Amino acid sequence: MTLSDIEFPTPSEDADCRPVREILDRIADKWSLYIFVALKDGPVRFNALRRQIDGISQRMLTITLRQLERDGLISRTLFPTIPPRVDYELTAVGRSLLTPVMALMTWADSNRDVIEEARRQHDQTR
Amino acid sequence: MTLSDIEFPTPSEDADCRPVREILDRIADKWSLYIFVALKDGPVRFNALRRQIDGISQRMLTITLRQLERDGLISRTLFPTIPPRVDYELTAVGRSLLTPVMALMTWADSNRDVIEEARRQHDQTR
DNA sequence: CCTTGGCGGTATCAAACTGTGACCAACGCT
DNA sequence: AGCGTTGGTCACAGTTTGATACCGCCAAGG
Repeated sequence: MTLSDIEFPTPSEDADCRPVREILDRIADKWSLYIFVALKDGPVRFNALRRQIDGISQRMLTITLRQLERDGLISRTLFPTIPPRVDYELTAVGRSLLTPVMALMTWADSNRDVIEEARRQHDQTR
Repeated sequence: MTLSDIEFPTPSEDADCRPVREILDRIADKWSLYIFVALKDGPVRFNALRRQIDGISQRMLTITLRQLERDGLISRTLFPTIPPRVDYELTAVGRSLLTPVMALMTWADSNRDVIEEARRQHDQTR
């Protein structure tokens, strides 16, 4: 039992400090990733986002957008027309996050068959 | 950027998006990413994982490991010694997921200052 | 001998989080 | 007049998570 190895994170490449955790806790929730993908091609209005992200409620969309805006990943622009129009758009920082997020989406897309097969086998063997 | 062209070719998004969503809902929960990073260098025992992932409860570690095992992303090996020893390890599929996950971690690590500054500004302006 | 502690969990219950549906005000269309 | 669209907020129900206790087994310390 090498307690020293467990206790000390490797200094060079390890990224799991507490600030990184706070950021990942924001990104890795149920809806943030979908919002990112929905905004990847440019600004989108609130209800357009709601229609695009299947299953999200109005409340959760509002809450998640507020948090992402607080983190500086998206920007909110209100046009005081009637009816009001609100555009949400990725900031520069948000667009830089889009690269690893899309890598995740691509992985999920190309590995869904493997995972579904693993689930079936696991449920049979159970 | 040819990713968008590959990812969303048809207007009927249900066929393409739903399985990807199921996978991402598994990956993008509160603890899975940390388990992946904790396992990146090889097999780790249950309580070693618990110590390494700060703040996770025994219950959530068990549940999350079971789900990841069901999806074929990690493997569970029980050594019937006294005391019992259980090793968790990334499978080949799990290791392929490690690449985009580490890209996310790296992004979070290099952008944490920007995000913390954005939070401070937002909270002041509020 | 007898307490303490580590191992890998399970069971239970409260707290936190998330989803559902109703409601809002202003206006355009018919 | 009545309905729909805009971007939300609020109260309440349902789900998920966390804290704590407990389990059998054994090893080490006093």
